[in-house]
Amino acid sequence: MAAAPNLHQRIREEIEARILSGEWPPGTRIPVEHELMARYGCARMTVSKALSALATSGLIQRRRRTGSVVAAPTQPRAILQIPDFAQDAATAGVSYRFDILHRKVERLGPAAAQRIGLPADQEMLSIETVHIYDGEPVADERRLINLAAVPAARDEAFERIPPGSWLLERVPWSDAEHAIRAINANAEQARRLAMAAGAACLLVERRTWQAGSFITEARTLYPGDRHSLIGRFSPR
Amino acid sequence: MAAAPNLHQRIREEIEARILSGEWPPGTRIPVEHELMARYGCARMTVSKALSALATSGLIQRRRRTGSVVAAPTQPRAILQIPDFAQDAATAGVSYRFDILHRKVERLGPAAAQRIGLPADQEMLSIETVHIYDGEPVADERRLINLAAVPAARDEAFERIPPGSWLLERVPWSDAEHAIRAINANAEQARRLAMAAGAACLLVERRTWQAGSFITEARTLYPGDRHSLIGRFSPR
DNA sequence: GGGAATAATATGTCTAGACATAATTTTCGG
DNA sequence: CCGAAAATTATGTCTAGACATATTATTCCC
Repeated sequence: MAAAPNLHQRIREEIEARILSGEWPPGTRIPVEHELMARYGCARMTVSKALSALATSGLIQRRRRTGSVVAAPTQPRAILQIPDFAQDAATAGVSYRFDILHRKVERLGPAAAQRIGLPADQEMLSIETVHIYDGEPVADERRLINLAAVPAARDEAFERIPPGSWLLERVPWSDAEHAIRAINANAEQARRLAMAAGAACLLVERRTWQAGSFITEARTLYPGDRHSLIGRFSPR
Repeated sequence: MAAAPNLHQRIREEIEARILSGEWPPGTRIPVEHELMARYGCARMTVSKALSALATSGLIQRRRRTGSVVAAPTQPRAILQIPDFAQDAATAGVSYRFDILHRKVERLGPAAAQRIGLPADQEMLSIETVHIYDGEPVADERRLINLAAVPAARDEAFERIPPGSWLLERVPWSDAEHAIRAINANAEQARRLAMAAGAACLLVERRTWQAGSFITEARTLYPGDRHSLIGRFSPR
């Protein structure tokens, strides 16, 4: 814990340390603001700032009249990076290219419509891309882009930038939904990813919305033997 | 956007809406604090609180002298819930039980030591648990608990509460690392999870630390045909 | 004793200032 | 024209109050 230059951060860190060390288990009452004012010799606004930050990060719960208590641990959560392929390859120091296997404007079928929660017959740009590191396929991505929300995609050939990166730079999103599954690759998928038929694959589905209107869905298949999703996290 | 009862939240929400809608793309300059003071007719502290919150959530970047700008979009991230089995089953309205297949105090082997980054020969409690919903196995969990960090685990039989929930209630953690992979179940794993050999499974590895000292590792195998990890997220 | 009114308490929001600090622009001397 | 010093600007931190509001404890009347 670095020596904080400012008081509210120092107060925050000292309380945080006691909670994370287990010295103050869940349910413990935090000293009330006037006590902390006296202890640190500062104004109430300053301790309030520290406590508000702790409440925002979920470490404590503040209640009027009764004061603040250490919050119960939340469900563990994992935060996973969903890497941009070009950037990921550059970081790993391998060459990157992608092949567009398929690019077509089509109307949303019933299965996809139900998955996405949109009426069928909406115009979508459907693209299938294989991402390749050093000549080896690392992911097969099937993507739908809502042309009503992103009309510019209709005239984009995605020759230089893959669809995912293109969207990321251009279209803001406000909500996303993810599902991660394991499936056995069928013959076609196995061929595309240069693996044996039946081999386990990670299927990552990602759907994004902008202010309630659907933007895009990506269903990305990663070879199980070559890829894992990793993440680091701190509690609450 | 709900009408905020308080001003700093309203200011925050109005700016947030403009950013998420794309009206203010990355790089756009946010009105400086004195402009916002004039616009909302309030003190500087109030607009500062709104802008600080936006900066904390990563939506804007604040810089002295030049003012604040809308931040560039970050890498998409997925937040996944790692559910507690008992709670998850209760929510889903199914019965829950678990079987302890194996429980032994042992010394850390070289492979696990390397995976965890701890010297070999550390004393660990090794437990294997199968989690069962309505008579159907839904996960096979192999867990290591560092007895140096959690000595109380040595005398715990885990008859009523499974090891994961037991730890969650008792032991605080400050850092976690996750890896998610897809693997083909071997004969033994397939038998335990009542699935065909070779079927695709999700393998979720989770390791947690408390202030630098290792607490526990869980390697949980989910049947690919019955389980997916899902999450919802907002950007930044 | 029960229930309603009242008091006490801790947080929530906000103000109108102050000084500090970082970064840029302007000024000025050579 | 160049580089150093000074001024300017916007944010960062902090104070000492104020009133609002939610919640619990107490008092008082029936």
